[in-house]
Amino acid sequence: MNWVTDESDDSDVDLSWLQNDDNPPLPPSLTQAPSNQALQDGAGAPTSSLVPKFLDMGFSPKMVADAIKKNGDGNYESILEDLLTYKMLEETPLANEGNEENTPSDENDWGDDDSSGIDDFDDMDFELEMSGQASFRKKLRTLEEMGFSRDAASSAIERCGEDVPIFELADSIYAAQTAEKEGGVWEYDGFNSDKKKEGDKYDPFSHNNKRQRCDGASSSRHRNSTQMRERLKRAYHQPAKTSRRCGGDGDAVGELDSLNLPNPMVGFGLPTDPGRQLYRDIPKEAQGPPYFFYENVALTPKGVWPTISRFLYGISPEFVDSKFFSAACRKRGYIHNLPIANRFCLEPIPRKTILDAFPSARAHWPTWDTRTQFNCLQTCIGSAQLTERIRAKLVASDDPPPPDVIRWVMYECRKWNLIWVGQNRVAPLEPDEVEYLLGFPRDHTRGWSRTERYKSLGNSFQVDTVAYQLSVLRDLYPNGIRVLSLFSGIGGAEVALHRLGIKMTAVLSVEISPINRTILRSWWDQTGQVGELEEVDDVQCVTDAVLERFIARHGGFDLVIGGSPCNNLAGSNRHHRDGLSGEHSSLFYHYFRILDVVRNLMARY
DNA sequence: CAGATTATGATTGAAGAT
DNA sequence: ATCTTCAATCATAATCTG
Repeated sequence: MNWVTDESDDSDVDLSWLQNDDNPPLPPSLTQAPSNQALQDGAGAPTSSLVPKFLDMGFSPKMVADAIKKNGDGNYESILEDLLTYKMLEETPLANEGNEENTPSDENDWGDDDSSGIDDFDDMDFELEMSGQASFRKKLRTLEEMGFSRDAASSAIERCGEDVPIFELADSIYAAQTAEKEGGVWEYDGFNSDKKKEGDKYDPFSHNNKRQRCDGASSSRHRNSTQMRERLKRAYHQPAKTSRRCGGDGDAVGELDSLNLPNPMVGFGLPTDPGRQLYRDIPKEAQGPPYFFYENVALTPKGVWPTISRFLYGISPEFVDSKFFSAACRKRGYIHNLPIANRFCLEPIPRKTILDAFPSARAHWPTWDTRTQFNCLQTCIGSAQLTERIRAKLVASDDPPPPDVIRWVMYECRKWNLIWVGQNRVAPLEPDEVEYLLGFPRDHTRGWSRTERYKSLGNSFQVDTVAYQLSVLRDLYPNGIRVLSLFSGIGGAEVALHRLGIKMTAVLSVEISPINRTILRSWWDQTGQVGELEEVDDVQCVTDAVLERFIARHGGFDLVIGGSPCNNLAGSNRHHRDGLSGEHSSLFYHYFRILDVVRNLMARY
């Protein structure tokens, strides 16, 4: 891919909005000290009417609402625990006002003990809530959790508005911070600014007038020398306004604005493709080792992949549909810094059509079902009631059913990935069939409930697809690799590496689901892995200290791999397809954060 | 065994690509 | 227009608890 530093283009690209301002004064409400008195007692209280009880205990309304929202309103103990935690945080004095960096030795840069904590300003909370501005505070808190100073966060929110997604607020702060040191910006011609579309609520270029501080290098340097600044500087690449070059002024924004998925979706090329791409340019600062590999769904809301790319050193995603590696489609984007020459496939090569993979279905397959491959394997399956409705309808129809019946049956079959299992009978794929299609060993998830297996499998990698991209590691690390596996799930990355014949000398695996951790641990033990598998339950617990300890023990990481939650990105989500700022998908930020810490620590070695 | 908790199955559109 | 999509929610069944 083409990378161009934006130097000759300064006159054409307005960078003024990138400049940092002079730490605008905080709104008075933000500077108030906490006024609540602590509340320590309360164990053993009943579970009914929780809200007034907690209010009586002295917790702020917002605090209580947050805790109940987080824990569900029946879980008294958890709510109380959170409330006490909030309260404790509230009483911790701010350690580094005016300097949002935590020291490298800080036990937890990002976790709950960050002193810029949760509810330092109850009065403001209440006031904002009453005035319908609770979102301001929520965003402020999130940004603080991401490590920004309160004033940087609040000024960003003021700048961009409260309705702006959290990642764009973060972008805005990054931009300001980046501009303090860097005059130029990266230009990446695969994406163009996803923020410029007319009608977007957020337009960073509209803030020029508020952010004019273009007095050269001497402005606002006093907060540059922190480690966090260094990270942020490298993390952020603002796409340039390439449209300006296309004649006129912005007339070409429309088509340049959207990200076009490759068709066919073959990434840098399939193993059988003689014309596949063998080399690409990786920004120097992103080159491995350590190598990294990030995965998520390809079909996200607009702007998500450009944002992910910006955070991951501006590397463009490799979009691959697993239908070229399996009998089921799976459109995914991968951002990695791996070499792409001399890739190879796992053996045996999976069967790529439904009937090749499941020959027994042929006897019952109607001629009018023209499917050759399954659609994306998801976390839920079709209901038995549906299959019965289909059967009843077909029984009541002629042999070649009328077109409208065919149309309906095919719609449901495609939607739920149904397979023919008898005369007029369809059924969802069995869990072990899903295991096969995804490249996992048979019975990999066996022993757990059907629902859990579908869920875990549906959230997983397609092993052959990922293995193809990881295969270059085999020759790079003949003696084995040390892996940081984030959002491990049931261990798709580990299975892929194992099947590639790459020895894992040490793995630090982060996975929130205890079932998935058990599945991975079980596989690890049963496949006779010689390396050490260390499991952590929450990415938020992966602190600098945890990473330093692992690196000191094992010498470092060779690969950081993971796919962050897609819940808020996936098209199937009816309720909360909120993009990267969503509750789960925002954990992507931890991938970026952890990767960056690892790269910094490794650079010292 | 009653109440509480957990597990399972059925139902619920829209965004974005083609 | 037509098609696809690593899902969340709720009611109910199943299981647990004391």
